Amino acid sequence: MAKKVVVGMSGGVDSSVAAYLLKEQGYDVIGVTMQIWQDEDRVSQEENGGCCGLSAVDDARRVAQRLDIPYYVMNFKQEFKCHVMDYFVEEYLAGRTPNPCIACNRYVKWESMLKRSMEIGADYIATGHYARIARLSNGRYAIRNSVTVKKDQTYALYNLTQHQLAHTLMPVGEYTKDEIRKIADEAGLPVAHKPDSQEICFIPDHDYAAFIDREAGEGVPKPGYFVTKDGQVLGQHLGITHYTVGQRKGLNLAMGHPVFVTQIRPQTNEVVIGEAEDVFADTLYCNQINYMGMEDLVKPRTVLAKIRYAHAGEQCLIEQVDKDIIKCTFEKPVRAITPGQAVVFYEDGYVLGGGSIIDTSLAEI
RNA sequence: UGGGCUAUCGCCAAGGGGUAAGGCACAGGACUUUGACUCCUGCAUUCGCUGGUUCAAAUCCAGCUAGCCCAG
Repeated sequence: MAKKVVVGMSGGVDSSVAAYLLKEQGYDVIGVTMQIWQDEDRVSQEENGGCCGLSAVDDARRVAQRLDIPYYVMNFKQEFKCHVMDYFVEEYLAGRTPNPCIACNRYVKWESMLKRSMEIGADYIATGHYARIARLSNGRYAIRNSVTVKKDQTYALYNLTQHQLAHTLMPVGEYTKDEIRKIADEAGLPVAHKPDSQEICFIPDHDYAAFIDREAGEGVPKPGYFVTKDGQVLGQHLGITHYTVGQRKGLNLAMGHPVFVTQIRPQTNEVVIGEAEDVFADTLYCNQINYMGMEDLVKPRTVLAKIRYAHAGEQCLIEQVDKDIIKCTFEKPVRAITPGQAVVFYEDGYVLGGGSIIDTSLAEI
């Protein structure tokens, strides 16, 4: 009997082709769209494709019809609110910069969707990510780089568990974006030319600071001062939630040359400003470690580390310095190490694991 | 109140008789399943005000106004 797989369909090209490919491969495919933040009456508006766009359900349903597979909508609004939106707001309030996509993947797309899928008898869940899953010689599962460097999405998947990986298929990772669009075209999928997704899906107007204001209300940090690292006041900022490390635009600081945010100090409500070179550092500490390709880190090893999505990566030495704290020392300074962002470790194109960046030093915690 | 200096885009700043550089900031776009970075484009019909000289003035002259620095 064919293995049963639930495909998370966003209505975009990638997940539509994923469903198509799996069906071609002989799986018993079920299409599912996650309802995560949209209001029901707005679901079919706009043409904002990809990951979690507003037109998700309509397009996904059309594709499912075309492929002649069963199609359902699963409601994960509770989970999404709790693990993604609330997390997002709390991190900003604490002066950190969250990555909601990573949280969404781990806790919603996988944890919740996999659980519910298995409850209805599925063996796997599948997505349209540009990544592959491999089983290493040590028996562990690991996310592996997509065949395209151009469209690699492994960074956002570093936080998945072994159990989740063991029950996941990512057929799209074997192709390039162009090939995927071609396949969609040839299969007659009605979404072949939808634009890629972008920005934070639950903040369609892109104004994430205003979103935090609405969510947190009285709890939102008040305006404060821009200062140099020596304490000289340069001007007033709108509240620390408006800024992130490495940021240049929106500071409204006419210093004659570009200046950048080098640090956010929630304790004093200050945003520290410095020169372009001040935002480079060669050390970071991270916690909330997820071990993927490697089972643990008993002795230091050299790996490739990415500190943000689309980062090319930099060689670094990683060593465990405390329970659940890893220190990374980069061979060359990297730009804008940002608390709250993830650092992901790679070796030979496989994700070894990763963590959440604490800071460039442990001095202040 | 005498004497001197300075007034050019939101900030800094070129230009010293021939028809307003540049940087920063800002805006829009590209890129992007996070925030950023980066890249592209745009951004003074006008040079504190009023007159004058000249074919032609931000540039020369006069007066006025404002600010700054000395003196008292």
